[in-house]
Amino acid sequence: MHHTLIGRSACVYNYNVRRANCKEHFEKNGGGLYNQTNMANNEVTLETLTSLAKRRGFVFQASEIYGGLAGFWDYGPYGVELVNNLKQYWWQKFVREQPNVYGIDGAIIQNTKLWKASGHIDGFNDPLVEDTVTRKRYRADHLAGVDTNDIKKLNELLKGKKSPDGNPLGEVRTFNMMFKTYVGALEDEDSVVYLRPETAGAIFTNYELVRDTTRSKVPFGVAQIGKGFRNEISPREFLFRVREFDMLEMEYFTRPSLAEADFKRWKEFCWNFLLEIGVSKDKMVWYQHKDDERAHYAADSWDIQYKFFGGDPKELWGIANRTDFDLKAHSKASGKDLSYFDPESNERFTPYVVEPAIGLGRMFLSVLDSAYTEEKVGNETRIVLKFKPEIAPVKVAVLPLSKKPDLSSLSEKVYKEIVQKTGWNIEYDETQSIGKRYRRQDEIGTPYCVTIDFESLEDGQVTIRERDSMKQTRVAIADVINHLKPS
RNA sequence: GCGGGUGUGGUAUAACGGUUAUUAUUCCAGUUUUCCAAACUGGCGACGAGAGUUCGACUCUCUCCACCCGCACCA
Repeated sequence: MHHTLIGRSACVYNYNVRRANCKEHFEKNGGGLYNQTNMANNEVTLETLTSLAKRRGFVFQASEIYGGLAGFWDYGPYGVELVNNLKQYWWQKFVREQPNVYGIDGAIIQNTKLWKASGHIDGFNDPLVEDTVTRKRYRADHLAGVDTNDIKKLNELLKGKKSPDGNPLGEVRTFNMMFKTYVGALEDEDSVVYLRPETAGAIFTNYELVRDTTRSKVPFGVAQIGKGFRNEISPREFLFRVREFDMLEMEYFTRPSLAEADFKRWKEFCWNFLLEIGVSKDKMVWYQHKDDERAHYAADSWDIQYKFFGGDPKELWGIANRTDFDLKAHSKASGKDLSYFDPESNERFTPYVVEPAIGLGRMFLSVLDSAYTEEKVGNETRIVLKFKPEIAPVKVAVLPLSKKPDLSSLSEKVYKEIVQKTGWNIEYDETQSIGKRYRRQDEIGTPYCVTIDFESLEDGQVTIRERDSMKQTRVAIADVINHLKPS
């Protein structure tokens, strides 16, 4: 035949020789795997990605059957696998592989004093008034020329006053970014608590306990993965701006004199981490915050931005030099001295903090966006999520060529063997044609398919099909796992 | 929170104030020794929610909800 053979196994060859209609099918479809695979497109729109995410069980709208709830999303079966792999990979790199970084898992609700000391209660409770004509918003305390969050007082002070455009003002309202709830039976002012707006709080309050129990010296780091909550005014753009989200965050406590060098080191580290999990380098850029853009605690702040959906770069990973702001604030508010005595230099100082913090949803989106690929195979287009094998939600799919009982039972054995020896999330699929099943796995980014055919019953060999190259290799069943290890 | 746009099976869509709501695809079952979304047969599955107008509303009106875009917000 005149076909170019690409990674064609002996098995495939035999089939084609034996079955003429199989060959016809390939030709009708433009040659199938006999043709070169051409890159068609790897730019993806928000619409394409959201519908793929829903269609294949990565992300669903929260409470969908009740009409949803703005700013909240649920991860589906494949989404949670991907998300767990990302968390695990982050934990491996930021905690386990770092000799002086330790993990904690803090409570979501903390003593309200913590948020007062950290500046979040003042920083999050902006009293705003609206110009009733232009609809522009102003800080009520700024217009009134006072420093207070007291709504009653501000309303009195602003009575009869006009906006800078000369229009009447509306009522003063507080725009509170923190979710409020109550602890205990009584819902009064004293029982008010907040869902944490960032995870770092618990790290600062546990800073001395961690240092003590791990017998650490500065510099050392404390890392945490957990939920944070922000009552965003308008959640937007799928998972990009949401009201409940996981944060992956580390506070690296260091000497003030080393802060700049450590800051630089962790910046590099984060950048490389993203490359390792498959985020496209050509869609990543650095951005340094300007003076007026920085958070109240930060001395220097850089973002790794990502060009989501082919658009303008937006924040993906923030790395901030928080200086000694937090430890000093908590020292003052709690009355506990959080300074550190350095036995080497015989100096006492309050450590500086370098903080790399990334939202899981944004990491998830950037990985999905980077992995999304459309390729021409013959006349058809296949959608492939080219996840790195380490983070792919499904590592292997076991596919019997037909539903015949003897093939099924052998395939189930292979399935059990792989899942029990590796602990991977793998899948078994015997419905519809083999080509369709390859497409299904391509679409969720499974790096390997193991196909069991009728010859496997005789020679004890199976076919391993690779996602990216579509290459097929024939190997002995006993040897399969060795061929599946992420290269 | 303001302004604009959009809501029909899982996904993508068509039409209409009036029979059983169109089509494709996905999905499921079956046939086929089925290796890259083959074919054939059969099947499940939808008008975002609530009010109102009307003999009758997926269609018209109102309210709400969600999503997208622009502002504002993003400590």
